[in-house]
Amino acid sequence: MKQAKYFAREVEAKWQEIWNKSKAYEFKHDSKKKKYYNLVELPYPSGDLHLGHWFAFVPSDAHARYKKMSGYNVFFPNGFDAFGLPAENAAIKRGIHPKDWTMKNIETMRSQFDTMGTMIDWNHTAITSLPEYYKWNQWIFLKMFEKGIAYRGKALSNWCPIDQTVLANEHIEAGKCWRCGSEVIQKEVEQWFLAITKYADSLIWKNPPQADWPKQVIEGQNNWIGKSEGVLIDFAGIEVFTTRPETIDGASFLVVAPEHQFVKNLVKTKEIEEYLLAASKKTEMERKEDRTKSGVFSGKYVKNPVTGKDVPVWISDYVLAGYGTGAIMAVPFADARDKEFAQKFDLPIIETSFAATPKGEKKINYHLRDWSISRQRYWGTPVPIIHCDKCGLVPVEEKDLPIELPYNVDYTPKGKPPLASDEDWLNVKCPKCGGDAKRDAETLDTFFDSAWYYYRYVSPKFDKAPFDKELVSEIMPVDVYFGGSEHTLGHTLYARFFTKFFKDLGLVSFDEFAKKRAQHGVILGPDGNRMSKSRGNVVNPDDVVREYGSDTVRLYLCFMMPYEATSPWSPTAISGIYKFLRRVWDMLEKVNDSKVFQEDLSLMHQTIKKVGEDLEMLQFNTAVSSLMIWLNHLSAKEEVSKEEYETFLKLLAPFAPHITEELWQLTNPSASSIHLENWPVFQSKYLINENINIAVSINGKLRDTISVKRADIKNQEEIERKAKQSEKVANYLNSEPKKVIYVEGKIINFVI
RNA sequence: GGGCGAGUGGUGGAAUGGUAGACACGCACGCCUCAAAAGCGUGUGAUCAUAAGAUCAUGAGAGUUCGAAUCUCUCUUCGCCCACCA
Repeated sequence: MKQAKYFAREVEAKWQEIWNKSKAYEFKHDSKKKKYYNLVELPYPSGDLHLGHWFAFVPSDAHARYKKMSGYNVFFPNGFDAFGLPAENAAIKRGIHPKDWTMKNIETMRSQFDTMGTMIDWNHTAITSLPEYYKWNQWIFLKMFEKGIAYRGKALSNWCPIDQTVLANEHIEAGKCWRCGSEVIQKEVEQWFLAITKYADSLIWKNPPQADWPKQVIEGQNNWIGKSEGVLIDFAGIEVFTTRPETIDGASFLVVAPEHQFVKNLVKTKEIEEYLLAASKKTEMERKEDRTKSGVFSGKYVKNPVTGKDVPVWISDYVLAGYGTGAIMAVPFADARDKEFAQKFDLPIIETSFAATPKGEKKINYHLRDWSISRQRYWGTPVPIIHCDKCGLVPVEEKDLPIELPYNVDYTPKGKPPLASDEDWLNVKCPKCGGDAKRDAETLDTFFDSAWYYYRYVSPKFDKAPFDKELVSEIMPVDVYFGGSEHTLGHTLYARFFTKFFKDLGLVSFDEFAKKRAQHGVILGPDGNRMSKSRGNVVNPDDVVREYGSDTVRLYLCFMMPYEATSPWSPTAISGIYKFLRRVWDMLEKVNDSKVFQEDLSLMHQTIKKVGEDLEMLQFNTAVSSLMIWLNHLSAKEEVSKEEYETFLKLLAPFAPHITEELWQLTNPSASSIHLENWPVFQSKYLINENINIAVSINGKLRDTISVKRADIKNQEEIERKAKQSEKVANYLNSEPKKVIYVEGKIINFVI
């Protein structure tokens, strides 16, 4: 068959259009078929697809395509995490409305996704900034409010006293507000929280883990939840939490956090006032960075309940208000931090017997804190709560959802939440008493949006609940969830939390939303550094696609390193992949009905086995290299049989969907898509070779290899005899070996 | 300070107790060409040797084993995440 030259872009554009028009990848649920939910973290619409997106989606697409060819009804949706601060900042900078900026980016990225050639079904999508999506954010929030999971609480935040507003860490420059330049302080601010700590215990991974998640994630989350069992001990009115009650006889002083109730009730000296002010000026970052201990004596003493001695109470910010009771008993003899503090302020260090048994209530504490979800920002989901002077916090009624985010709002920063400046939107009647009331002007953290989006994908148009319970029970949980390791402690933990909450609501029946989690690594710039505009080492995937085509980029991304690794992009190595695809293309010319030999079949079936196993286990790089080995073998032959070539195309199809489709149709003009073909099945009988090479070693050192007949493989005497015949071996074997170890079909070792 | 992971040719990486360096890039030489590019072929861990071959070699050191890149211990370097959590 005479073949034209390989023009990747032509072939790719052609098939992308055909697949789109024929709706080739539309998911149709069928309860009779086994389903496979293949999920990739939804991208943020930052403007353009970068290589990181390609690396997240391409190997997972290869996996999905392999699953489809293996007989699964594969569900591969995608959407956009469209709310959030970057849209607002970019919009302020460029004078475009965040919504317009976001929707334009989505459009751009959506068409860039088309050039990737994935089997994503875009009918099942979610754009979190659309009312049809965030309506259900609000619905979930109201359920959480009803169950006491969403509540108003106080937490220390960065506070600008002039602007009267909370500031994000990135909006503080050298301790000063980015807008007005006044000094930022730490203030207890009222805000919305989700009581994730109520689920702390059920979020802890068991041993063995209940789902196939990376060890790194499981241990990371368990450490983050940080369960610690201890005791609450009362020191004459000040309650402390300790995990080491047996050391109480060495407790020579108490330390309370500056924000502790005890301090608030204290008659303060000038020295104390000064310390409190200084502590309040330290931002969270500074408290973390400044490791030297500071503090001030409160002037008060309390009795140690075990020794009966009076111990001084100190105030210091190395004790955290938000953990335990905000007060500790200091045992400088046993604790390094207490010791440092005692030495600095010349406090007594008393030996402990480690045998004391103080009275106290058992208490379990978690490092995990409740999740603060309020954002004093415009571009997010409005909190569906009405503040009424008479009735307090009144939930919006379900029939009034969604509370839409008004479009014409001055979202430039000016000291209060942008929504609070839209009087028309803000002022409402209280649903309870009918009196004047105001809407909550805050918006939800975008991690709220992304905590449940994969449920919405299942039934994106469903209008009675966040998702269709019946359909979710058939399609969920997710079979494999691809994403980045940066979401170990945030997003994936929140997603697990939402799932447990949904279970309590009776919406789902499973405990974990994803059976398996696969975390990809990072592609560095060619110089070995993280890609960044300022370094000028950013590789733009569009440029590479233009040069080599999408199939080459896809194959190279799968081949360049293990999926979880972090390595630099090589602008030269990708040319080898292009060459590989061109050889596959040109090979069509020598495809005919030629005979295949045992040797050919053996390698073919070995490759079928290897590529299938590797795609199953997400080891894409070695799958590609085994295809290269087979191609090298085929290239050396004068003729290639149709069977070999078609099998090769099928194995390559998940990685390079366009070129394989084109070549498939050229060999089978009447055939339907290669991506609807069945995955080849290997036959064990072809994996076995007639002759087997066995390594011969002496004292573990390789000396020779011998070839033996398969029939003799179990016959150790025969193999020993053959091995001894080898001249090289005989040179070393001048006496009878002390011991002979034979590993069937692999190695024979003589010990002398 | 804590947790997790990793250290293999010039480079990306294979091999998770049994022939180290698969596959690919790069490089060298050759073929083709007026020439170049492309393509094809051969070689390519190090050292010694004309060669056959030998010796050494998976961050360093020790251990277990007939046999260790792989398991154990000590040290070391790097990466990621967390970090005053009582």
